[in-house]
Amino acid sequence: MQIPTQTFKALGDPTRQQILGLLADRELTIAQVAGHFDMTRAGVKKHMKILEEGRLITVTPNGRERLNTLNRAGFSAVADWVGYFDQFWDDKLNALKALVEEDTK
Amino acid sequence: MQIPTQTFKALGDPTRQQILGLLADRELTIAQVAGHFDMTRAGVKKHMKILEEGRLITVTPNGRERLNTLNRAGFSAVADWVGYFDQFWDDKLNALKALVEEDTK
DNA sequence: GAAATATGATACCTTTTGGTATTATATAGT
DNA sequence: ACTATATAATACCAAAAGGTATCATATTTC
Repeated sequence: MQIPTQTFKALGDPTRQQILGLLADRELTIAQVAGHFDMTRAGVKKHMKILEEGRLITVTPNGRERLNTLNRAGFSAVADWVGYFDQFWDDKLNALKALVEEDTK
Repeated sequence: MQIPTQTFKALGDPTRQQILGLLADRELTIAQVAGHFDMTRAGVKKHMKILEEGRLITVTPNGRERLNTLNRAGFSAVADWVGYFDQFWDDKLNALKALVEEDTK
């Protein structure tokens, strides 16, 4: 199981979470995203880069602007990781159950 | 939907991921965890605190030692968040499908 | 009760991160 | 071509994070 470290890092920041929320509605340019924050475009750009590295967004050039869109890859990576641990918890519970049954036999 | 920011932060670090891996096998004291790393106990302690804040572990005092155990709460919080976005993607796909059908009508 | 053990708390240092300011480059529109 | 627009790139700064060293506190154990 490979852990999506970059994705977790990207998700652990409220500003980036808000950006994802905006992009969930529709794809936006960096300038449009920056319009929603009290922050410079350059500052927003840094967050976008981290989101891209976490595979949570993709950037597609369109003339002189770049459209930022949600990318399912990062979300799926987290989902897969969670699924792995769900299995772990189930196994733990089964082990506990077996232990209890052994005890009361 | 509340986002488990502290949990994501805690997960975005390889050392902490390794610690979770150790605890998946069995509960350990801080000294035992530190034994697996080339790091001081105090350094490990800081990571444990962050893991606890992310509700990924619980600490139970036991005499002069403290046992660190995996806590399902943090994992479940991530699972819930993922579930929310799964729904989002499904909706997006449905919207796309509806759009295509409208087009070809 | 004294020594050893397990941990907690604090001060301190270095690196990374979040942010601004500034300058440069590519594309659009006239 | 010239100007305005959208972004990229770099240098720089303050704050937070990762880590060590040191000292204090609680609990066994003899």
